[in-house]
Amino acid sequence: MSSLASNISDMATGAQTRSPTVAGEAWGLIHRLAMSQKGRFVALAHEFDLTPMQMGALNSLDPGAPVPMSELAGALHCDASNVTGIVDRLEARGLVERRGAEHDRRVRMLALTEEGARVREVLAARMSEPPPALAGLPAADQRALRDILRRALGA
Amino acid sequence: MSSLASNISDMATGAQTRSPTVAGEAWGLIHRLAMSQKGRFVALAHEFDLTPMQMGALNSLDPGAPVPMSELAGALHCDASNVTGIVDRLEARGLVERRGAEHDRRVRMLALTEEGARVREVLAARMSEPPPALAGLPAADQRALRDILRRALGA
DNA sequence: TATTGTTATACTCTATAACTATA
DNA sequence: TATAGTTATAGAGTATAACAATA
Repeated sequence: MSSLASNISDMATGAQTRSPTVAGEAWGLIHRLAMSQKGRFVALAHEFDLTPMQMGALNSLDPGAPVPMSELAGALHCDASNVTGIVDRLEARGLVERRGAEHDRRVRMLALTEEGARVREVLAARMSEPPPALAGLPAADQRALRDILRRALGA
Repeated sequence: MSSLASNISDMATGAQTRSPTVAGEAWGLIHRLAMSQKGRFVALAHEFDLTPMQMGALNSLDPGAPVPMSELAGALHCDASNVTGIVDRLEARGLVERRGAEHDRRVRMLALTEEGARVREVLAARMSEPPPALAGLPAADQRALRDILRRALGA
């Protein structure tokens, strides 16, 4: 199983797959680009005294309509029991409110407070700033990239 | 500050920026694509009884040459004090070894064991599988995407 | 004096399981 | 019985600060 020797790409980067397909190579580059921005996102959360998860929660909430806890758990890819604590801390800071639901008294709806909505807006603006690697591309490349990604994601 | 109304894109997705530039929109799509794979990566780590951080550590180590703890801390975007515990657990499972450095007795070099290298190889292969959104693109789109990303990242 | 890695501390995230109050 | 959310628990990640050994 270890007899399939690494190819040149492996040796050059130390973190690539062997004989990648075209889509596989594109995915590897996308993953690298996204990971390269992790530090920026962590620093952004820190700047607002939020943990990355708390920032993700604010980002996942809808400024227009309350959202059930269970939906937030899904958006954050974590267990419902974790959401309790994450929301507790956001609520203690006055960024989020728990409300009752209309037709099922078991579910709790999460709504952003006014300040929560403001913070979310600033965070969203900062997160959406493209990394230099993309901002520095020629305009034609930027458009082609956007169009291909729109097709890929059905956006 | 909240008087700048959301645009149509905002209302459609609930998580976009206002009047995004072309590069900004491309970045938003890339970020969405990467985030959509988070669950897959967590499940992959779980499948090997690793935490996501432990999987990241294995992935960041060089199968060919030992790496200092400090370099791993940098690759994982975390404090050096965290690396101690992460490496402790990997070493306890026989996936990583601590060795002394040649010319500075303060630094500890991290080397993959044979099993660690095997696990790392399997993980790398699985992580590099492109998501369906990319695999389903026409071949011409895949090539164009790869070529633009190569230019962006200087790869 | 400065640096590498460790330890100590405190807090957050994480999953599992047991519990409640509804349905 | 089943579901939404909470609580309890234990393990892991996180940053800060203090420390030992070495440079």
